[in-house]
Amino acid sequence: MANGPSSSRATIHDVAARAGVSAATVSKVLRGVESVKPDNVERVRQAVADLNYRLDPLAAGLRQERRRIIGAVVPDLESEFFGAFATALEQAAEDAGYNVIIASSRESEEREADLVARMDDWRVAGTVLAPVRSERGAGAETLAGLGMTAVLVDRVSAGGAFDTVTADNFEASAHVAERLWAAGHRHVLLHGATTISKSVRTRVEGFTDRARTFEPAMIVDTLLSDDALDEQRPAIRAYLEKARGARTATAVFSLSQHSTLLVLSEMRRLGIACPQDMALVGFDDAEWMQTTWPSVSAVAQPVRTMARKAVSALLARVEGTPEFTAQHLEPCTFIIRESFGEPARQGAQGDPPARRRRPHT
Amino acid sequence: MANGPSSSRATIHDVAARAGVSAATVSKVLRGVESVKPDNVERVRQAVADLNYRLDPLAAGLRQERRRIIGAVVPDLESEFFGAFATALEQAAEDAGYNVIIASSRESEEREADLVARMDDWRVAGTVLAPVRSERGAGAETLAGLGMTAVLVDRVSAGGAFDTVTADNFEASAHVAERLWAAGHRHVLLHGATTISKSVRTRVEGFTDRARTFEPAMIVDTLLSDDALDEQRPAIRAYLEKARGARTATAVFSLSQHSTLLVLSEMRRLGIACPQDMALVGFDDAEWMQTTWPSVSAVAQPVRTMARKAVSALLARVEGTPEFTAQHLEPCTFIIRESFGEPARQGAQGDPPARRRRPHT
DNA sequence: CAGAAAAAGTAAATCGATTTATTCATGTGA
DNA sequence: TCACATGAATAAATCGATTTACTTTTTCTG
Repeated sequence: MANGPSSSRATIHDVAARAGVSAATVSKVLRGVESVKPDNVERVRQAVADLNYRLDPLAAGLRQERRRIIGAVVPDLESEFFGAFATALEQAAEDAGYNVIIASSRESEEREADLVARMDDWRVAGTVLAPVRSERGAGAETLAGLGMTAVLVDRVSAGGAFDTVTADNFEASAHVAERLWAAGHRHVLLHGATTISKSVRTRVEGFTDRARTFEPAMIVDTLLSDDALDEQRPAIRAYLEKARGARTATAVFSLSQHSTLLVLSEMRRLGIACPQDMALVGFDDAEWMQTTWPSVSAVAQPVRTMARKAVSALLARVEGTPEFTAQHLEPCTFIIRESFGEPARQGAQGDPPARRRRPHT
Repeated sequence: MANGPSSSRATIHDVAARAGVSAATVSKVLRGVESVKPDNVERVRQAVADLNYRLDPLAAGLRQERRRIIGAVVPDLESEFFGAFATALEQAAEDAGYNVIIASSRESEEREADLVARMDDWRVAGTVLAPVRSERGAGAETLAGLGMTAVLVDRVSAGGAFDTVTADNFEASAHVAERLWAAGHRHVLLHGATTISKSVRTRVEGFTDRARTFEPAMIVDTLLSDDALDEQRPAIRAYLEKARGARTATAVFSLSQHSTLLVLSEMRRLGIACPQDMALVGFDDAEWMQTTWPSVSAVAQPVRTMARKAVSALLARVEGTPEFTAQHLEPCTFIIRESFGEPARQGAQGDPPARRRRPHT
């Protein structure tokens, strides 16, 4: 019951025999090569249908230098962001006639390097790597060492040896600074749940950079840690407790989804009213953020666009060799929800909270 | 810059030449076959290291009947549940020395069948299918038609032609009914965002089945729909509005994560106090449920266990042929959070709300 | 120590496609 | 009509491993 019904599958030779042509001709028809007489094309088609023939993509790839496979390595598959990214990547690659092999490095650089090498073993045509750390991490190093064709995505900064696709973390964060300033916030806490991620670092830079341009300069506290999530709670709690009613931050900009979850839960635990006592804006939107209380204002990244661009940049390199590396910076969207409000303690002067999306570039 | 450094990779013949043995011997060493003299093993090892040789898994698999690949088809990759499932699956398979190819059917049965056939093209050793619908869906049909080795997971019921691994949806839902009853709820609404999923149907059955055993029988309303998520809001709103203060349900049991999100957001929009006016329990736990207000009580599924069992059941079938199909039912965990409370309108008699996990079997 | 049995090693076939080099018609121009 | 280009088809080589069938070497046994 678990074994094949008609023993073994038909091969290209079976098809050739039935169509009365050679295997080479069948191969041509299968790959849509022009130089086959219409008559023969038709007979091959018929034989394929009769025998229920399906090409073995692995055998097909063996002879070719590069196989029609794209490798994808992402830091995790459990987050909405990379889940959506992987889905979009799969779709884009299939549209181009490629298969995708998705693997999760589980936030381990060592595993990342191993997976990249494994992709090379599979002789993939190209690899999309969303590194754990940055374009200098173990995975990228392996890519370079093996001379692989690749595109780096998400936690990278422009300018390296590879094509890159990233959300415009810098500008989006700067925009958040502006919006908070306009809403009357003069003192903001930046919280990040990791420091190794290049994106998180860029977000800090974008925010502080813009914060410095205000008159008077916005005060920016930062609370960055690489500890396990639960171990970060005390520090957040301590900060928020100190902040209560005192002359400190009136808003938090959380630099990742996990960070947002952490900050929000500690606010609720301490009974801090959001946004009255403390506003909250998160980087990276998630479905649940619409439903929390308060609903969370967040920067949404253009995941699908990024995935599409990654594939097209990769294929451009696979199918030809562009002279220069391309660096794609995709604009984000700022979503205003309840947690984005004016500070109660100081005069307000910004936009009133509202529910809408607006691109900011 | 994008091309290989040392032209082409070493093949098994290069290794053989350098070690002064035949390719067959190298192959034996690589696969850990015993009958090779220690001396030769050592020389092969050395040659492999010297040449930086890595085996091509595709070429290796070509000659074999079944390749060391496991195919996995899941309905989506964007949800926490299947993301975690895919991750755990990958881990378990790799521990057994198999590669995994993950693909998302994007909740389409047509695509599901196509992906299954594609897995067969890849000559996978076995396939783990988490169907869109059930064990009778298009994917399972294709699996059977092609005589593939497979294990069905999640949205299936026991008893079909394939091995299955599922959460014990029936018992877990019955347990929720019991807990709600014990807490004083006499009238509950079941909300599901889809009807085609076998799991959701089983959850309804488990709940209503147990609800009938109470004295007097618990009143169970159901609101099931296959509409797009946003189109379901009006119906929920209408129900909740009617329920307000009136003699209707005092609790909602939402049958999926999406459903929970939907119900919770409509409750908040209408200003319904949870759990005082209306308690909420969801099936399928998510990280964000800790952070909402109120935090959401939920049934947590043992994802990792399910993934591990799926792989071991599959490999048992790949590497031998068990006589009977095995049906695994994994117990769930009921997590009590704020949204699980006693009804305000009637006398209470159950457990006080508390934060803890307890297995229920 | 011869001879048989067991162990170790290898040349060659194989897997299922693609690609190359070659053959075989057919058409064209001088 | 011959030489030559062109178009279509194919036999055979190839990709990089595994597996088979056979040979050689080693180890026992009487």
